Amino acid sequence: MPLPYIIEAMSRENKSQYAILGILADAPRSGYEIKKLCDQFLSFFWNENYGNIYPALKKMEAEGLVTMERMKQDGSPDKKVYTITEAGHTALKDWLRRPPDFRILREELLLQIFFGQTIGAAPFREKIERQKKWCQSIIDRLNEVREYVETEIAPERQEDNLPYWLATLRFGLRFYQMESDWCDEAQAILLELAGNEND
Amino acid sequence: MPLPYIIEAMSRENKSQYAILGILADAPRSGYEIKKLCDQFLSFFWNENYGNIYPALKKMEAEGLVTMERMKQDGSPDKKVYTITEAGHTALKDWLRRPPDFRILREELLLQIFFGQTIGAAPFREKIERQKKWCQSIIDRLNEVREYVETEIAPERQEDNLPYWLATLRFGLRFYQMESDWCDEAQAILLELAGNEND
DNA sequence: TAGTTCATGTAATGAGTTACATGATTAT
DNA sequence: ATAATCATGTAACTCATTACATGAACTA
Repeated sequence: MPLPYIIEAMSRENKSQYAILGILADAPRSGYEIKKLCDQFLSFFWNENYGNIYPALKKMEAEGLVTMERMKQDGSPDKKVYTITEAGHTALKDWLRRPPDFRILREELLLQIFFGQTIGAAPFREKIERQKKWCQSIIDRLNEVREYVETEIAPERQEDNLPYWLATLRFGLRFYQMESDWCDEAQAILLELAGNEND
Repeated sequence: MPLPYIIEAMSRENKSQYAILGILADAPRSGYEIKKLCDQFLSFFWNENYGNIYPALKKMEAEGLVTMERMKQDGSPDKKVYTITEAGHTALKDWLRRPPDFRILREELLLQIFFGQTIGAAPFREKIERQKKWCQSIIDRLNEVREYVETEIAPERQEDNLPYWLATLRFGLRFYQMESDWCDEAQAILLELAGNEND
């Protein structure tokens, strides 16, 4: 009885440009501001870095998806503020309507546990505890984000975006709570095992 | 009140070699067999491809972590069977004791939902339904794997590995069940919104 | 006859991250 | 004095995936 494959890989294309277009659709911004917004609001399911953002902005400007305007500031260096164009809006909406790629997980902790028999259950006690603490710290931060968007964002913008943002936040909260619960279960499974190992 | 960053990136090194060493620690195998095992047992949290496996095996052979033996077969092409060495065992155990990198998610569906206001809630009905069906199909396959390891694997090997394998399977089952449940919640959030959009 | 499985590999490309470079200002 | 923030970018690198190449045997 041969087993079927669990997950088959999918073809992937570059999605960074859409993350950037989505952020610019809200308001014109600089590369630096885009990065900051990614870190603060998206990083629990998406992240971008400068080495990606700046070349992408340049490329999108050449393609006519955004326009750039230099802004002088006193006290800080010049800013390059990017604004989304009509073509940019169209590209964003086209992508938004397409079905997303399915995720491919890479969980090093699970890989280690899968081969755990090699070193026995004991070292995993601490690893799983560490993982649980990490989950809890992210849950705390997600709750901070939720409070922030519910109280600090202007009410007229909430009406538009709040349900969408809430849906993503709920995923994050469910995910890390699920993982925290799994940590407890995994500890129980390996605790029982450690008992047998000592016999 | 500035928000803290949710997740900070970590330095990452190549982990493919440890996946391969872990599989070879169980028994000598060819690159082809390693790939098949990855697909059947690990692919819900880890996957490897030939373009990675074959060069990695060659490199590990040069480093003395594995040895290679050519095996002639009738009916099929020659096999290159790799066996883990003492040095390989040591490298594997060293990695198993190290704390794992924390994951970085890239969830295209969440990115689309975050910017969903641009196109409105309607197109997400189908996307989320598709996501839920995908989750259910993986849950079905994970249950097949669980039945397989509980019934088809030799009992004396179960004693060693079963709890570790069960712990990883439980993560998969919890994860995809969590996501399936989240799909229902997200539909409810966006359904309510679609009602308001029609006003 | 067409597709799948067995079996190995390389080349090319694309994606993602880190390190480096510069430099002023502001807070501790 | 030191660190952090603001601000932009490039170069190098690693990682991951896909396409390509070969070829025999078996199955529908």
